[in-house]
Amino acid sequence: MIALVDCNNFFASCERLFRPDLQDVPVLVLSNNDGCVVARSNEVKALGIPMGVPYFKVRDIVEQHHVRCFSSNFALYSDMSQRILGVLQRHSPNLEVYSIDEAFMELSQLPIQDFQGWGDELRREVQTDIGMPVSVGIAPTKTLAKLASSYAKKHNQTCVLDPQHNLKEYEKILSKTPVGHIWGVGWRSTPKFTRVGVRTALQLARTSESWLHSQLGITGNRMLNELNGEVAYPFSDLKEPQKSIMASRSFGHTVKNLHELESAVASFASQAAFRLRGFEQTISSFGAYLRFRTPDGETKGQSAVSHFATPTNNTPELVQAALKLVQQLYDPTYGYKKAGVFGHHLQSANICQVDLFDALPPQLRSKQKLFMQAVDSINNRYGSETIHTAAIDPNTRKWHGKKQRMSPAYTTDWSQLPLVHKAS
DNA sequence: TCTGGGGTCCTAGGACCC
DNA sequence: TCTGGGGTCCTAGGACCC
Repeated sequence: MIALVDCNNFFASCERLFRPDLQDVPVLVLSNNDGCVVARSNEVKALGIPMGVPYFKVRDIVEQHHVRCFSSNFALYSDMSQRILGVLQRHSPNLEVYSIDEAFMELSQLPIQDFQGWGDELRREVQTDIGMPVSVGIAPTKTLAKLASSYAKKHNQTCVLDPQHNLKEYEKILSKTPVGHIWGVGWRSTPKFTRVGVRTALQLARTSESWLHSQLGITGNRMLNELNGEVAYPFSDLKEPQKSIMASRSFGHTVKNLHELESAVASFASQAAFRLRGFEQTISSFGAYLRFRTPDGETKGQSAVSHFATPTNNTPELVQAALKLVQQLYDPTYGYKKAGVFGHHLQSANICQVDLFDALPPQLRSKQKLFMQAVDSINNRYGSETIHTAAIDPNTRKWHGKKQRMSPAYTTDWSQLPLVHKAS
């Protein structure tokens, strides 16, 4: 059996951890740039504010009901995520971290008699130790475990879903789950199903393999198996290396000036390079992306890619490449809204096919590597961009997104520790 | 006026090979 | 006038996830 442990309203719950006064009031968290709603407490859900809605569309209702809004505070959320994983690890070493607020646990090695009791005990423990409310769903496949945990969330207790041992309960729960709530059924396919009368998860689980294949391709076959208790997505606690990387931001204000655009993109390229070094990967194809409004009011995107004969994760090299691409794409009549860099074909930094005609001699490459190590350790200690490429102009901050409602980094910055008592 | 930032997998179609 | 059959690799775009 596989358990899915899923934090309830994760970002909103994190904001509450150090603010007991927010316990029973509506709390919502905004995306970067304070653009749209990415997390909602139950009170906010009850107000009918949907997930992903642009903030300005719900501002009235937010003000009317005194909803507390926060900019997203990833320093806090990541740290809380790590702490929760620590608790889960005490129960099972077989952990597959699925996202910042979810993890699968493989249970077949554990001597568990009563799954429901086990799950409820785990929930109590995370609540007591961290203060985070979580839901637990337990089932023979990941798809069913996801389904169980979303059912568990509504009923405030662990949900065990097993067609082999309790068909009645399985049918009851699947028949109450709308087809669009199934893992892998998105807003595009939902209408395809409801149009032909397939409205619930149970109805989907009873369709034929050939029909579901005609609708979703091979994904359909897997979904059907998983819904019927046969594993198509095996549990795996091995972390596969990433295949692509991306660093991008929407701008706080429209940017027209090339210098500013370059500064932003140089910063994204540096970020990407830093992350690549973190997981010991290099990249051979690297691109830049710009999103803009044309003089006739149309919003469009454009991108360009360059290639490296010798794969790299060297900041100056990536910054230089990105700048060239931006200069290539730039049009002074456009108003730029967003920019980013991306890379594909990541490969291990330790196994590297060198280019026979590399412009840089190998000694210089290894010197560069040491140099980047030094820069990283300084930035890790004193804050990112303590040392940065000169292409990043600290005076052009216009592109920085809005973050007007950020809570303190309570647990990751000495200067922002929560204040318990202020001596007078 | 104001709409995030990461990722994954699958498929179709084009270019190419013999 | 007639124009095969079997592959591979790459890319762009779509759909999905959190």
